[in-house]
Amino acid sequence: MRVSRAQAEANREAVINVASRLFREHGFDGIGLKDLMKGAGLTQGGFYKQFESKDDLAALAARRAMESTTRRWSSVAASSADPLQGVIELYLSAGHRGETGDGCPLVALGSDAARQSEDVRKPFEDGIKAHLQVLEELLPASDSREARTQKAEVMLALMVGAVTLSRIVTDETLADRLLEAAATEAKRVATSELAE
Amino acid sequence: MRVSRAQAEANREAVINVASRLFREHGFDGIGLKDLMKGAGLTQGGFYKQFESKDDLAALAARRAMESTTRRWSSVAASSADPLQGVIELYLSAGHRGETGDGCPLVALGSDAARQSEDVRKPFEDGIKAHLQVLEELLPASDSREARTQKAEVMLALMVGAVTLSRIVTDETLADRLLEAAATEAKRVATSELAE
DNA sequence: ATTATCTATAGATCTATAGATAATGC
DNA sequence: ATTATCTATAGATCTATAGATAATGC
Repeated sequence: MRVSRAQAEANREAVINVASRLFREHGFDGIGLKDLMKGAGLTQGGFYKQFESKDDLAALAARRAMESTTRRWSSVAASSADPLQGVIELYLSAGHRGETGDGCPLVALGSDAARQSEDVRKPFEDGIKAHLQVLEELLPASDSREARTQKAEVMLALMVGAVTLSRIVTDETLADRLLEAAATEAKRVATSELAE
Repeated sequence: MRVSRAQAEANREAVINVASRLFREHGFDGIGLKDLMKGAGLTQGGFYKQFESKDDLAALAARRAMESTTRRWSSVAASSADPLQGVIELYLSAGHRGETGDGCPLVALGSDAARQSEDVRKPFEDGIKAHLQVLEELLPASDSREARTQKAEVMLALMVGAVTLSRIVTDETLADRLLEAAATEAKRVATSELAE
């Protein structure tokens, strides 16, 4: 029954990874410890030897999810001829709209997050700041620091809102149009002269 | 114990109103039938004589919430010197950020909504279309129909995203800046020449 | 000997149903 | 007589804990 320390650590990581997906798919209240552990091939009983509480796991899973999507932004940017356009098109794609469990946690859990404990909201907040940072660094250096900060905030809010709305509606035409309109606007903001 | 038909109907309406608030505050999975009924001064047992299921109430409460906020947009627009600016400033205010239970259901329940049944998502979808309609009608007639549609979509996504993000973060400076940046941009979109 | 994970269970809570109660509505 | 609401409860599920089991690590 007992496994090696290395395996135990791997199991713990597996639970966090599974949770980061299952919480995004079902919400923090929509999935129980039994299924979270089962997703990693374990049973419920071992949970409290690995984690303090469900809230503890929620915080760890939220952090892992946010860090994973921040990393994806950086890697898409690094591999795109036009980095900002690459990030915008990835985020506002039908693929991202359909991939709840692997997509941006701000969309999958945004309204849930606002109701969570400080411990769970912190990783979301850090993730928001990290996402803003990535955007700011991709914006043209000709913009002032302040302009880039503001543009990044507008772009992130616009993109999170658009994917959120597109996931709610069943009218596919509307869903596509929301993503398209947001993409056009995000690109415009990215390349515009100082708005203010 | 029995009450008049008129009172029974009033009770039903009260439960829907209470639910529209409590679901926004706690999420669909975060509040039980007992507390929903208690909020209207009733006990849990009568629930299924009034509603088919919790999902049924969720759909009714979502519709009521969406209709209430659509109505608020119209009324703010009607009473503002600059209607679009009035709507934008109301939506992107610290007050709206703090009023989860009475505020926009797209923010309070946006990511929850995407996981719900068709019956519950429908009122959200109808509400999204109604909100877009209000914005379109407030946009300058000099814009083409298509331009107004696109602008409305951008504005709604931007505003929903900004309030959602502002509710997650505990850093008040960032929360305020997100709302402020979105407001500036929303006004710019509203008054801009055709973007495309 | 220690400990990672298991089975089993406590105690609370959830949705939904059954039947009792008491006031309305005919 | 009908029926809106009540109390009570079924059966499932939830988080969390207790103690058993069996493999690791000293």
